[in-house]
Amino acid sequence: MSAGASRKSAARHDRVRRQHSEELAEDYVEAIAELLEKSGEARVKDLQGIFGVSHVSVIRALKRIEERGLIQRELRKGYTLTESGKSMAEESASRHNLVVNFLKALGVSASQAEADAEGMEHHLSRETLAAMKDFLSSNE
Amino acid sequence: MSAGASRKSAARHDRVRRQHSEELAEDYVEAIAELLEKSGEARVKDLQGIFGVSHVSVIRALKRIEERGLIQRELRKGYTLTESGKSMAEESASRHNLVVNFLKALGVSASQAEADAEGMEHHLSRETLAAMKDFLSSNE
DNA sequence: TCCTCAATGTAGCCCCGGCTACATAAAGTG
DNA sequence: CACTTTATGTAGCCGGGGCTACATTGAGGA
Repeated sequence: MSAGASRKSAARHDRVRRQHSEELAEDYVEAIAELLEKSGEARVKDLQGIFGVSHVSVIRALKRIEERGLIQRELRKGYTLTESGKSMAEESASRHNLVVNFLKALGVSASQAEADAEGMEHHLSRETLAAMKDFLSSNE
Repeated sequence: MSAGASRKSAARHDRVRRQHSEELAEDYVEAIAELLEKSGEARVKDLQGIFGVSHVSVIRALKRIEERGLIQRELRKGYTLTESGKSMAEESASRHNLVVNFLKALGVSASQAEADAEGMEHHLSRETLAAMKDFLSSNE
């Protein structure tokens, strides 16, 4: 019985660890999508500013994300999204908006809703996201 | 203006990174508290089962957590919590319960609520936690 | 044209959280 | 008492994300 509880718990922790390793890719892809929309270009420099890390960290992250087929380098024009990158960006963005709107509907201030969404959005199951959506539509 | 947005965004990402580095300590301290309550002992072996990692990872994590003054080794009896460890455990546990109850009140199944809480609980501001509490009490 | 400077890339280090393989200590059991 | 098993500890590797310092490159001004 205690072994059963442990097994369940271990699985949950494992899920959280996997979510963490996905966060960075999702954040980058989403940031690149926004940059492309806003200015037509997504450069290392921009991402460095957005994430508040050194350009080296950005470059290395972009390399791995490129290897995963989510983005492509364009000569002298920064990065663009592949098809799978685009769909990841769309999913991320809509999930982000859902979470922010949900928190605001709960009574959380806009700026705090943004901040909290950044951390929690990568850890929500479909079921919880659906429940948030239901809550929003039943509150209109 | 874009620099302003970047600065805000950088601060949010920085906060998320700091939260990540706290997660492990909080999870361990909470798990140890539960073990102590349940069986009077918290051993490496137990934690290994709970987190689903090797005993080596457990030992190393415990070392760092001990250096932070949150736990103490007892000869032949595993680990106990210091005062600050106890208060961290209490805060973690009550926050965890709040989040789980909130998700259940939203309509999420018990098991999924547990799983999602595990990931998101480390990323919620006081303001959001308060909003969740309000939601719960206005729904009784 | 040339030269400087900003942007990007590379080398190499740190810490953390995984891991396996090996070493020791404690507890059971014949 | 000796032997095996179980728990804990140590050594050392990997990958990811942080960094600084140095190298390259491309664009624009003197």
